[in-house]
Amino acid sequence: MRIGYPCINLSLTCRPSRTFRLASYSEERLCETLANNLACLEEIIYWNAVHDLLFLRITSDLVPFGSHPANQYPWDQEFAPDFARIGEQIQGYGLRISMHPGQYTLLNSPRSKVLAASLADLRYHARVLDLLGLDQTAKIQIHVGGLYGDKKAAMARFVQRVNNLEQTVRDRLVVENDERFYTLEDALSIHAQCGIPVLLDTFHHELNPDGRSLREALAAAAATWSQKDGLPMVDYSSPLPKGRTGSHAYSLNKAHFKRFLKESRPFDFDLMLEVKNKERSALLAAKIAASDPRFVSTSSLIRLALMESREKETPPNEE
DNA sequence: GGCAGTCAAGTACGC
DNA sequence: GCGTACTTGACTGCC
Repeated sequence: MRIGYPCINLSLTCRPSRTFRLASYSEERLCETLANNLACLEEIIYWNAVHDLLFLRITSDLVPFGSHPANQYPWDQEFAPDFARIGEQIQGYGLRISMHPGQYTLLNSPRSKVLAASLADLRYHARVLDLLGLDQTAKIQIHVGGLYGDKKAAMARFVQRVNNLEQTVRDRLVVENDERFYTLEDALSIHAQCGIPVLLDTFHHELNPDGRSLREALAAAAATWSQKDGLPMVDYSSPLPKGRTGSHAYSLNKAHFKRFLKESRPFDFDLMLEVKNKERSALLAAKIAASDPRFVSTSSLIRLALMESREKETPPNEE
């Protein structure tokens, strides 16, 4: 179990998601912003490795207008060495990476323009992960999308479009249950039809349940991940004391998190904490999880890597 | 420097 | 048919 947080590190002064208005777009501005965003991502990765937070969601805003037609600059070629260097660090430290396109990326939209923009956005996300040199365990998580007045048809459209995706994108795609329209059961049904793994969001599962207990939900979602997909990913958020449904809590609720750790045994997964104060709660969660045998810290990963390399060097015992 | 309006983008829902 | 929530921070123009 690696623990992580999404996109931004509030303890650092830099941001990896700086952007600008379309009206002020220029290639110069793009290059300058992207260079700064990449430098900040590098800082975050180092910070995470030092602090035992080995799961990171990379912001979709890393490349300003990354999938927008306005951006015709070959950023993927020009910045390829920077991406490659950062990717080596990610792998060296043993970090797991995910990305999560936003609410406007809708693979099941009946509108061709929306679909085209969504496909471009998924390709952009996959391009980032490819440039980082990450394998198929680095995932892009999306929701099913809208209902469009006919849920069955909307789900069928999602499946059909996943099946039509090029392999490089499809290999990275995972589907997540949402808090309003599509339950875990719906996501599992999609998995059965097109094979992409299911990412369980425990908070959404509480708000939009399908009758499964947490353990049953973890078991069902975990069964959709193959070895090449890596350990299942799970999104977790503490509930709001008296808040609006769906929005994330400001900070980690210790008692709730301890209960979650206990109830989620023996399942192992990489855990994304969707909490507004980001790495501060993730640090607290890592501290709480430190005594859990599933928890993976930087040092133990390095130990594991050393043991593996030693095993390769040492001839196997003769039997 | 601080504030408020606005931002590339979609969908659902209440009125 | 329109405004707003979702979720969200931060860019930008104005004072």
